Amino acid sequence: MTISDISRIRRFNRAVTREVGALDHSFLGRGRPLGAARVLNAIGQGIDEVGALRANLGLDSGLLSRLLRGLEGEVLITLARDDADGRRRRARLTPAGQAEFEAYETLSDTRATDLLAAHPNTSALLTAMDLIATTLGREEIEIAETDPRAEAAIHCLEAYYAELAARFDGGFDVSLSCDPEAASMTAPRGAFFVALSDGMPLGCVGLKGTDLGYAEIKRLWVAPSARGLGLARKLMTRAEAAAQKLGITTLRLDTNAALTEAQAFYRNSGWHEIPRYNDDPYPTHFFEKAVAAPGA
Amino acid sequence: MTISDISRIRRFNRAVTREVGALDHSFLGRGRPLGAARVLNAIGQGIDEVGALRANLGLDSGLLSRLLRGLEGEVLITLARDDADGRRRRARLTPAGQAEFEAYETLSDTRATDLLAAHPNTSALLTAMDLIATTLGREEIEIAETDPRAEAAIHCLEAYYAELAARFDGGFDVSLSCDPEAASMTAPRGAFFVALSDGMPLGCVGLKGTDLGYAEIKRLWVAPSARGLGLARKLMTRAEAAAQKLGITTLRLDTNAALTEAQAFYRNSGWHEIPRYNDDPYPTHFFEKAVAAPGA
DNA sequence: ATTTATAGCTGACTAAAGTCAGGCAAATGA
DNA sequence: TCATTTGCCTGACTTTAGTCAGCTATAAAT
Repeated sequence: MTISDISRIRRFNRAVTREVGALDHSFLGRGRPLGAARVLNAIGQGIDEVGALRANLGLDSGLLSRLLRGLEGEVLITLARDDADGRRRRARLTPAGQAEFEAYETLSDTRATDLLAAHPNTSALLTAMDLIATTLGREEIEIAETDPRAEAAIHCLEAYYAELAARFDGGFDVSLSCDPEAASMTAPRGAFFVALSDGMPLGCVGLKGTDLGYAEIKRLWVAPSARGLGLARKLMTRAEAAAQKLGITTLRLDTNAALTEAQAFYRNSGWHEIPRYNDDPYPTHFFEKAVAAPGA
Repeated sequence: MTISDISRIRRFNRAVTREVGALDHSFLGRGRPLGAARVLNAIGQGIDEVGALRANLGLDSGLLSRLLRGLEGEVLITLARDDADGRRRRARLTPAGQAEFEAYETLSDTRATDLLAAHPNTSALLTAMDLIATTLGREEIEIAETDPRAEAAIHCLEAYYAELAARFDGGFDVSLSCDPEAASMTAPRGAFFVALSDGMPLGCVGLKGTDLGYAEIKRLWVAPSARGLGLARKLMTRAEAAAQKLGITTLRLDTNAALTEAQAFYRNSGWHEIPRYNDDPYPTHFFEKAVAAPGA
């Protein structure tokens, strides 16, 4: 092969290094050094505690302090002591600071829009970006408990339904399926989890409580860009731990033969096949797993 | 849609900004400031003229001069006057400089290898990187005349044959086709061009001279990651200009019905269909175009 | 043979980033 | 309650990056 894998990655590195440099340069156009701009942006993103800013930007305490003083001097931010802990201080944007923050946002968005317009196949470009961002950020994927009606959860569920529709021979219509009520997947009856990578939902799983002596695992899904990173297992582990806490001892789930990789996953993570236990038209295979008691 | 296109791009930006920062940081681990490391790397890549370094790294003359002095002090490089132009100076790595350069290369390669290992679908990751690097670098794609036996040309041709094999119903075997001899696609009989983006070949076209009163356009191909950027037209324009220079007045080409987008492209760029003019088994459609005389 | 332009260098600066020791006030823990 | 820790700050630095005017040598143009 004439073009090695590594040389392709390094070409990518050069391209994005140039791009990052160009964005930094465009930020300088607002007459503020990069350090100050970064702090302002972080505050705009909602990172308001001084300590969190320090951690997030990797700045020395003294340096950050001076940058904050500078932004205060420009009347872009105000700092106030935290009510709960008087040592801590919280930064807030003033109206002028908000305007300035938005100006930086606009610079970023304009670059992003230009990039989108540059390629005829927008969807392929975005998919490529998602894949790379997910791969680069794989260490920082967190699993958060959330309401199944929250935005991130709905995003996952819609993607999940769309995928089922594409993969099932006769399509998929949620309304024909036993769509679990949200209440059955929230405390104290059940739980719902999403995997988040820098804010983007990449996967979900629901634990649905029932009155039938078992709970069900529902809506286990991982985004295509994140498959192979072991996310399904992480989500499942979280759901099982939640079940344990709720005193649930038996878990069940159903799946369709078309989802071959899902079946393989269940079989090699402690589930065993059982007879049909519901009359949902979509599933073809049914599994059960015993959950150890909390103290065991 | 809950996740906007722009937010996806910005997540990508954050991910690569972090990655670029991490790579810079790992470079600092060799005890040399980034500026000096960059200069050393550029010299290692073969950029040896001081002026070229300045242009390439975007450095001020004075600053670069000082950085070069520093590297000379570390005995990593030597500077000697250019034989052809005594004002110019050329940098060369000493053995110690070569070793140091290679240490930086290893750092880069290790990161690249780790990244590759991080994702189960290596080929998808690389394809995504190619697409993004090409999109980001779209302004700097250059079209270079080259020998059809050169590495970049062969890379394109192999990809072209592989694509034909995949798209033609009965596959494609070069040896059954009229594979033009390299000599017919080099001066003074013809020409061969490749499109290069930061060293990666993204497309090609051959101008094949014949003794039959016309020349042929052969092997017009654009990499999937670069389609939609107008590269085919650029390549064709270059080939036509080369034909003009060689005094060729009539161009012909053949194509297969399976390549629908190619046919559309020929029709809307001045070509008209003519009867079959050869007995190659693969083509189904034949085109001709008149080239204006040089002086016209 | 001059004049002019070019390539690179040096000196003298400034701005930005980063480091580190110490200080103070609030919170925490024995 | 009092020592200790924590969170943030200030002062006093250094290093890195970057700018700019002017210098010298070579080369090119007239």
